[in-house]
Amino acid sequence: MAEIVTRKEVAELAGVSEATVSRVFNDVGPMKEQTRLRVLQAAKTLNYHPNAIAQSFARRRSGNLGVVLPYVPKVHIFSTYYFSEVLSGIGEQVKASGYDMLLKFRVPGEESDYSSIFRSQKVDACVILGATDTPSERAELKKLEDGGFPFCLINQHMSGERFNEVDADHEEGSYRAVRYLLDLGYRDIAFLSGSPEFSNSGDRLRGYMQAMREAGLLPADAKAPGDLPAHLYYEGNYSRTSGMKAASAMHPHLSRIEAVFASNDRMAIGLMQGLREYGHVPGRDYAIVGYDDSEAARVTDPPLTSVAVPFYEMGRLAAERVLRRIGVGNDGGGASDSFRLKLETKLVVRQSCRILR
Amino acid sequence: MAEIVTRKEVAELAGVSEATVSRVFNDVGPMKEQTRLRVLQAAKTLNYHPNAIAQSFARRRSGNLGVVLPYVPKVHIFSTYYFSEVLSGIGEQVKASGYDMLLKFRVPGEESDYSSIFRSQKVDACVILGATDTPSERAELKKLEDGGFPFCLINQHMSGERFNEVDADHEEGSYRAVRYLLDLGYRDIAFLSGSPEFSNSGDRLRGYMQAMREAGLLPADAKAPGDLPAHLYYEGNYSRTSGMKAASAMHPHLSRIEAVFASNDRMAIGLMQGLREYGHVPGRDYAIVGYDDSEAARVTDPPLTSVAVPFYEMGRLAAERVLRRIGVGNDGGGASDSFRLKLETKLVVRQSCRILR
DNA sequence: CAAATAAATGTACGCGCGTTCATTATCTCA
DNA sequence: TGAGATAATGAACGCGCGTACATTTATTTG
Repeated sequence: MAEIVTRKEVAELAGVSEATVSRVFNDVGPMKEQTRLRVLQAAKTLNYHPNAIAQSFARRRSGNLGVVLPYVPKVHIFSTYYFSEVLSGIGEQVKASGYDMLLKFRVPGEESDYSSIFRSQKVDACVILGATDTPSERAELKKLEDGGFPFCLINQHMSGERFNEVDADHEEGSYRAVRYLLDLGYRDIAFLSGSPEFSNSGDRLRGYMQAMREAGLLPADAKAPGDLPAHLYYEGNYSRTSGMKAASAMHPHLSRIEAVFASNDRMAIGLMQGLREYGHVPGRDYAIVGYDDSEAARVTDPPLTSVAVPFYEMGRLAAERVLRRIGVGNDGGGASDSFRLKLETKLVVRQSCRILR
Repeated sequence: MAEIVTRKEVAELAGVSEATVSRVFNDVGPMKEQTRLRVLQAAKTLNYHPNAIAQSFARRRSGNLGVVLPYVPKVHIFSTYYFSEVLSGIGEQVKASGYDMLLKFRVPGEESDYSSIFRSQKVDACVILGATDTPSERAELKKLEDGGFPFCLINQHMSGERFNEVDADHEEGSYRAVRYLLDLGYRDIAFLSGSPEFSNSGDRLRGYMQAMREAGLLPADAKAPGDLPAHLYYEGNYSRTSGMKAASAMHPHLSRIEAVFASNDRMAIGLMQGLREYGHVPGRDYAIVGYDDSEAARVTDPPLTSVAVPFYEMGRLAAERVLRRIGVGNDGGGASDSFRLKLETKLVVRQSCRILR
């Protein structure tokens, strides 16, 4: 192993005190340019680099942004596209802010999961992906908040709380997707939902129902899945397989379904594959719109019309805002100045809906 | 902020010395069960959790595994199947080993990039993804090795060096893919290569050429790309777009091309899209095999025959082996006991090659 | 039962750095 | 030129923990 060079040795070689070396490297206080150069020269000679751990220790700040991910097997299930993009965005911002990025995979059974992340002091703030709206998770997050730990949820809203959140406007996005189908003249539009424990699953449902209500296709008071005809509502878990399963459920009713709005691309793709086995061809026998505008949407046959979500930007923003909160503490106000950002989505039209009729 | 509870307060409450508290939490030395319980009880009462940074500092070990990722401007690198899978594998192992995972994005211009990662002492070992075989990178890696820092390359071989590596047998995988095409009766098989700065691009080329030589379709001494007919060799950079570009180059020669072996799925998909615009339909007008067996291979039309690579396992193994090396140092032998793992690939047959002829 | 041994716990130090406070060198202006 | 202001530097401490070593207490042995 390379011997560890400390500031002490640098100080000796430069003929100054350790404090001065520290000052040079932290650029604090006034100092003679000559001294500065002498120290830097000595440091270079000895190949000195400050020990980041010791710095963290002395500063009582780790310099790490934690990124909490659902536990590994789950990541495979979720659209990796989503995580990839968000992670890239966070990575970009983290680098710009001079932080490092510490990945934490959530462990299903572990109770005090979130809190322990902070108590160990290994991260100064964190961004949480794939949180679910369950009582236990809510409780955990509340503990974090009470502890004054800066954190931010991505793509998940906890109604009634004042957590920091960066989300996309999935309700609007879904509304527009369905409106698009309606404007094309479709009436019998089915909805393929994702897992209900994510807030944005509900967002999509609401957007869908609003569009359908406005078109007079649903009663004005229709709100819950139960309020719509059974043959128009299907539920999956965002995986491609669950989309294929939905195909079996949907198949008997296809004579009464003209179009489908799927809650993400992977389910849409699974559904298309599944229905194809029954001889139903997307873009010919039915129209379909996906969600996420993942890469996969570009390579299906026909290419899938989908709702683009600015995942990268969401990750970047979440990191930026939560890092900004480090140190300020929550002394005078706590969550009073929490932020909740909601980014715009965009419908990307491809060929999966153009049917000659 | 929650006040920080230290072992001192725990010691006081439990009526023992600080050292004893330490022992309880590190499970070292013999101790009375009664004392142990008393300490744990006190810790629980005070909600004490050891400060990970302080531990790292005292132990002179960070408890972090660094994961170095390439920085690709504008390209969201995570968006690829490869990185997602490898990262998941690393994440799995890292958790099992009680480590944390620190992500580092390489910065193009930064010279002492690799070394600085270790000098800051923020990671105890690291896994390097997307390394390229260039003189400057080699030099950097050599410095790491000389410093005795444990690191491991994934999916990249540096011939002539004794770096730790976890790779897949891409030569064998490519050989088998091309053999598969040959066995189906194809003779005019084109090769779409990826960027040459990755060793496994060369691996694929070698596998391809060996199969072609064995089939008597190339001279026995054909080795370099220049040794094969120009209309059979194309080069991209692993992106879908580069595959589409290859389509333009390939198109004029299609009458003399029966099949294509593409170096990854994304290029294969781009190529299929591009050729389709010229009216050439994969699986009908030509056969095609991709590489990686990514999710996208399952959703193309026709589904893409591809070579599956155990990326997840590669990540897991790399992490496991490199973590095992922490602390052992390289005192007696240095890289003499370096490891080089080469995992098996597997051809996954789908419909992109069955042409009626 | 005393001596030898083992178990259990306490004392004390240092890890490398940031930082406060004290001290010394340098400058400003009358 | 000398007093006061300011710039520049040094001395010293503590961050929270692991651990070597010293000390005390319990157990075994002859």
